[in-house]
Amino acid sequence: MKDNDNRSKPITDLTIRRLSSYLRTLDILEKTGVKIISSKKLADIEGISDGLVRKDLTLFGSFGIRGTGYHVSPLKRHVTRILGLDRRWNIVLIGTGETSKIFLDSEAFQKKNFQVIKIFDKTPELIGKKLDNLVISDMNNLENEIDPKIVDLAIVAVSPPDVQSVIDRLGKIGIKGALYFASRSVAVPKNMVVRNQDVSIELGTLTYHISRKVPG
Amino acid sequence: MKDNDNRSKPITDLTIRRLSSYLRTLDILEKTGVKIISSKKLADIEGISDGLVRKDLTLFGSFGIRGTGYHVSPLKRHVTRILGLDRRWNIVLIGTGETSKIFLDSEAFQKKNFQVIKIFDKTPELIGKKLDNLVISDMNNLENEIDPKIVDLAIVAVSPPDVQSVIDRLGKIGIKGALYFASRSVAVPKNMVVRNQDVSIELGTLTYHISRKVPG
DNA sequence: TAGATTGTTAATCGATTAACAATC
DNA sequence: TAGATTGTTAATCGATTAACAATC
Repeated sequence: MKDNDNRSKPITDLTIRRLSSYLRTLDILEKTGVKIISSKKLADIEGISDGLVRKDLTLFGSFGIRGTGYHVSPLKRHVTRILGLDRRWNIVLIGTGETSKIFLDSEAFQKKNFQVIKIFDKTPELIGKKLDNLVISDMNNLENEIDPKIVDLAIVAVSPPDVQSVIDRLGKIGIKGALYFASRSVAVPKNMVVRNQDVSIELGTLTYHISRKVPG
Repeated sequence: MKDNDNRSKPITDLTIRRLSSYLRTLDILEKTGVKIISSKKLADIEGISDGLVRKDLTLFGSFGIRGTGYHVSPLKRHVTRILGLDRRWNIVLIGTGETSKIFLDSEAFQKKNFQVIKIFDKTPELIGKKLDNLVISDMNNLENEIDPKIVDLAIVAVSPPDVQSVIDRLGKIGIKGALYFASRSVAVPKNMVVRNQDVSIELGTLTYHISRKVPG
């Protein structure tokens, strides 16, 4: 069966995050030589119900074989395509701190067709220096040096006070998406998708739950 | 009014994550000299509805003043306490890669009473060396060197294939919580809270949404 | 007091699960 | 064929919003 069109279907970020998680699992399964997997087995790995796995997948098409399960490699290709990861993504990196460096040599970057094509920093001493074979540009020239027709995503690794203005400027020149790490909220410009990854949020959920578990 | 007891109340991670987010906002507001904030203003900063802010907070008590709003500092203290962040947390760090280093000098660590008290690695050449004033211990000795009465949380910064066994061993010795960064799912041991922070999941949501926005 | 904003309930909306017919 | 597992619908469960009385 062809992919379903997904007009007016309720596809939320919860689904998309799970699909991303299925993808990393499928990747491991494929590498381990697993050819076929049932929704039940995949669900067990993910720690969710089998029905939810099937529900997520059928929002985008019928990828399974009744009585058998899902072929790992084709399913991986389908999910890759659904997430838009079947093409190259051009990235700009803003800020050159430790976070950026992790990014540059992270697995996510290497294997997913993410290509850093420009790096910016505001520190005068760093501008002109090289990082990852790219000359660091002046953050003041963001607007001149970023072409939204070429750049797809921005990784914003600047300090909390600088995040909002950077996001605003990126939005203004037409960059569609950004991921930032600072521990703060930001107002999201129209037509932009912004995500935040903040370790303090995760730590907060851990400390909350552990505090309750061990009363006293 | 006293805090509500929260037996049999439906407090989920969605609420806890928002509370963590409120906390970082309150922290900034306090530093900026804001004394009082309404649920509406806080909600606007967070990008959610004012009713939801009030709902989240009233699950734990009545912290506001009708007609006025919430005093920033007291509310910050309340949320800090709700999340269990009003005490010191002893952490072990497992793995000494780039990710760990970020952690060690991250803001989340400094300001939140998180104290790294032990560091482990499996690489023979690193064992005995120092990192952040702590001697790196042999990962093989995890069981002998970690006292679950002293250690509250583990930061697991090891490679994907090693994550599961490390988590399992931590669970077995009675560590209550762990945060790991590898791009994979793990089976969570009984009585343990485990969180994963994986940049590839965030990137997946970004690429998905941007792919849809710009059809073609 | 009048205006503002909380705390809270009921209504709505959305997500997950249960269950099973379809079918490999 | 019999057994297994998908795809899908209806039922349930949970989260958010709307709305307003309480009250500062």
